[in-house]
Amino acid sequence: MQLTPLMNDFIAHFGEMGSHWGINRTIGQIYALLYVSPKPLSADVIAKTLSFSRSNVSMGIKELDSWRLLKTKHYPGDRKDYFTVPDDIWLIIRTLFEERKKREVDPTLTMLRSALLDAEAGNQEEAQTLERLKEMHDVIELFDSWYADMEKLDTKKLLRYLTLGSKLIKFLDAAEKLTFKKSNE
Amino acid sequence: MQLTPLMNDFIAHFGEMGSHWGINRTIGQIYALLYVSPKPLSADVIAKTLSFSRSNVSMGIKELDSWRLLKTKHYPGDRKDYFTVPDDIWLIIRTLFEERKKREVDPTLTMLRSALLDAEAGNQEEAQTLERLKEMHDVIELFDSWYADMEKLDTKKLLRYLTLGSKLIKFLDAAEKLTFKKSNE
DNA sequence: CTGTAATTTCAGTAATTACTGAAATTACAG
DNA sequence: CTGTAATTTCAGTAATTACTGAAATTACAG
Repeated sequence: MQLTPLMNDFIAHFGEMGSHWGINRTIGQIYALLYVSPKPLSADVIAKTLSFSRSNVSMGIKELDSWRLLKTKHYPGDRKDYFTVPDDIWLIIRTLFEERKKREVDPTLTMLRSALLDAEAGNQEEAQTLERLKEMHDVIELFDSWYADMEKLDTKKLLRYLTLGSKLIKFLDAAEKLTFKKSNE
Repeated sequence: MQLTPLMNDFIAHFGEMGSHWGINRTIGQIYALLYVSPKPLSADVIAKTLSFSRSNVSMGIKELDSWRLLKTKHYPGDRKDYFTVPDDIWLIIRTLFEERKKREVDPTLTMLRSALLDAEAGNQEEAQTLERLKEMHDVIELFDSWYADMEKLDTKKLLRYLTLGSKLIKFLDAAEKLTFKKSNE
């Protein structure tokens, strides 16, 4: 596939960015390529376009697949696999968040929970440590349940929630004041 | 410093987790140690406790410092630096988010903006690519401005916002329906 | 079923990143 | 100011991760 300079920049940027996330250059670039590509690409074409070895592309695809970020397509009479990205960017975002949560937040929460359960504060020092862990646990749990709440919203509502942002809190404040006033009348 | 088994597990977990984030084992462990330590620790003590070389600790501290996640303390008559973590976990969380945004989101947004600005769609293919980039730009920008909104809230309000979660949307829906009804009376 | 194209695995190697110890620099008690 | 403790830098090396090419496996057109 022939890349335009625009595509090239975009792909390069995601390669760089990949290393900031836990992901490697190859995987970032493959995803960026598939994201801008107007049609599904075979592993061979990906390898040629990005000058990676065929096996490297295979491993990258496997990894992206384990993140559920890829769609596979087949054409009749052609035994190659063709790959795309979901058309709906919101679906991509949702999957990304879900997977990151699963890999990064959940294990930490589990660890904190079992630590808090196991440990009986024997002494002063232990009690202080437990206090710190409890604090972290509670914050993460709060985000976790907020996120579970968000996940339930359909895209339209989620969009509304994000667009309104802190206005919702202001709105609630105003409503509360009103209620307070009324109950004082 | 003598570590209890509880501290040890916690520190080990953050070491492992570090590699999932962009951060290395050393830095994760140093931060976990400082987080649970009841008092500020000198670089020497950190090195001894975690069995890292003194220079490795120095580099780790430098990195954590660039993330603004550390507080430095001095005692009169003692020329050593002592390090802690902010006591308020919400401050830690806020700083973490801010820095991650600065390092990961902002550059992507900048790249997308300039790409969209520069590129005049010459042909059909270019137009399609631009469309995809625009889509991504808009989503990221939405999150970005939502986040800017959240940042303004004090901890108490933020906590309320998170606790209420999607209930705010339900509340708004109800309010809208009410308004609609009223305007139809 | 069979032959072969396509894909994956995996051992070996290249490239990158993490870490150490010695040397240089900084910073502060006296 | 000075001496020295504390910190940082940096070149060298160890450890880890990324990538390749060949071999093995899979999967499907005919």
